[in-house]
Amino acid sequence: MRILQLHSNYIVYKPVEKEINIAEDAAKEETKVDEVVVLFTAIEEGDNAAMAQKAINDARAFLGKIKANRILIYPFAHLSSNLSQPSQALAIIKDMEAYAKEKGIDTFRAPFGWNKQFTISIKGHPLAEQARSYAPQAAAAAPQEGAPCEAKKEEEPVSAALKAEDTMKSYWHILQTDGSLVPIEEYKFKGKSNLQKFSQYEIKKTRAVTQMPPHVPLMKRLEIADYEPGSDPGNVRWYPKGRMIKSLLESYVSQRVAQYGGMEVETPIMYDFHHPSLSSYLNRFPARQYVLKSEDKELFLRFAACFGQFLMAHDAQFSYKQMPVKLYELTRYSFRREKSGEVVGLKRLRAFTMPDCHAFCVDLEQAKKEFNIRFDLCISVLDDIGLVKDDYEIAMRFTKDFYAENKEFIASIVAKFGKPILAEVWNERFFYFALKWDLNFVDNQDKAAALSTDQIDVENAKRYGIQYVDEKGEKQYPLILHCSPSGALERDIYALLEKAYREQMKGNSPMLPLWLSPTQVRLIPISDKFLDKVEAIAQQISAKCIRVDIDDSSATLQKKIREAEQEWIPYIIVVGEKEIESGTLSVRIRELKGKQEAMTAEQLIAAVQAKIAGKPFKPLPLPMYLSKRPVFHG
RNA sequence: GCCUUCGUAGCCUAGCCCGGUGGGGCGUUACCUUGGUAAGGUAAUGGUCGCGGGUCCAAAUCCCGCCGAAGGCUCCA
Repeated sequence: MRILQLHSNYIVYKPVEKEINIAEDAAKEETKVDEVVVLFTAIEEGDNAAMAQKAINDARAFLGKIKANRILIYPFAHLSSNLSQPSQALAIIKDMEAYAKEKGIDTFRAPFGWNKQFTISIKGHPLAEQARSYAPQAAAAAPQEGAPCEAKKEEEPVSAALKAEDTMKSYWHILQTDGSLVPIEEYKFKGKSNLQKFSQYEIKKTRAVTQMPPHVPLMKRLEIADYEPGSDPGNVRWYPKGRMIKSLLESYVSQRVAQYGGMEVETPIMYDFHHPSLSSYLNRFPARQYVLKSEDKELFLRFAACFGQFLMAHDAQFSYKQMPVKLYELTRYSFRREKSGEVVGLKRLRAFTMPDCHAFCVDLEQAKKEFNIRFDLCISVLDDIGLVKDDYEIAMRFTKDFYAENKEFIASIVAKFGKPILAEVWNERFFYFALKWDLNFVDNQDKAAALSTDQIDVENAKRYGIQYVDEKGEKQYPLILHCSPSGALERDIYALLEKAYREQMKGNSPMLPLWLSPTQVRLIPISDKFLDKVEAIAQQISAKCIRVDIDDSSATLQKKIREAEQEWIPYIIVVGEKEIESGTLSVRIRELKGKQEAMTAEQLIAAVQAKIAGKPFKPLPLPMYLSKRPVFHG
């Protein structure tokens, strides 16, 4: 059974013609029902009375939520390609009607078996349109989270939703490293528990424990970021340490994209709601936008870099000789007005920073080649950020046909990755991309969050009028690759904190990668007497682009060490008479669970430099002396 | 948007069920302590108990409304 449920201001319908001989009797007159939840209903093979009751119960629950009590059961065959016998369908429709009346719902019903015409006015609120399916193997559409810019086909809302029902049915498989597809029910997840968790999350949306995600108290305690009650939910404040971490990530990802050949640009963060290229599908999703009014204009805040880059590419002139043309922007910020209940810590924000790199390619061959290069780029960037293959799972999404025609290509990517991945297969292409992959971090609550992603867009060049000149001097539409090599940077920090927490649970010392640690080396003088000498050591180390600070507070030595450990500082050095006289430092190394090793300042510098080679550097974001620092979080 | 839970000092939190002077810890400040690898001592500081209304002799506590937050649901272009 399939039901499209629409909360409507009104519906007017009129039976036009009998379509089947068992059609019910009805007058060919208009009927108008106001303030009603319309249930367009298709009865499928195998449906029964129990299902009818279930459907009505769900509708009742919905009525409760929206504080309404009127439904119209509207037989609507076009929702399914697997309809039951008409006689049976009519019986079930009548069951639904009788049960609904029994439950005290103000129930209307449109006649069965007629070709009807109707006009409907749908309420704009977020819950107004819902589709439900009671087929035994009903599968929901996958979330398209993390995608840089998703646009749907421009069609009437109702028919688009119906089409979605038809074509968006997902078939889930595990794509093995040899390129073969195994239906998910048949796959043995032995030893691949993260993949299993991720698959569960994608398919069933199972929600496990009720608990605050561990990274939230961590981001506060480490003075990285915090909620900002004075803003909108999901717009966070960044303390000096967090700002430095984020800034390093920004520099690093931009540097890697530049090396890859991306040309960095900057585009506006707000766009005209009524621009012809943009307005067509935005109107359908006003609830997700930040909208602002400026004089007589309506503007929306971008949710990805696509708009600016596409408008720029539209006006640019380029030929196959320059392609692939790669544009890059670090969006600070992208805005998505996620529902208040969906915003969580650094995992899901309303304003976030996302690197977004588009490559305009001449054809599928070139796109595939580029896709491959960018796949390696993504994996490598995340690896340097501190997230490795054990930390995430990959999903790839494509149509049956695309798989059939590009099997070797897809197989080569999985083989390169070296781990099985989740595959979502559609019968028909519904989204604008032909192929998409996304990389998903699995957190301590067994929830997944998309980081890197890339996709081959086959539609937007036309939509935005982006053209290149081919060998014959003719204009052609390019394919567009959309890639975010790291995903949202806030989300990378979320993943790093969640990973650190997991390490802690395993009994290891949680920490951030050395190049991202706000303080890399902490010096603790045993007494004020040594402050001058300690500062000399600090100058020596910091001259080599290493972030070093000095705990000159009046706390005891033990307490200073404890506090340094709680700040996850990688190297802690107590300096007293022994060290100053011998020149040998006793370095407490966090990575080795606090083991102390003797080394000179030069040796320490060399060791740190070796570990952070190739990474950007920012100086200490706070005063070197701890006594000069304000406390940002109790 | 719905449901649930929660709003007490910069931070964490007790007290609320069963109404009667709001308690502790961290931090901060001062003084003592200058200590050799995960919490030294003493004192001071800091509260429209989220906001508004009601009940009551009396409200942090009970009732109603509102605001905010978190989690869940739904949703996620």
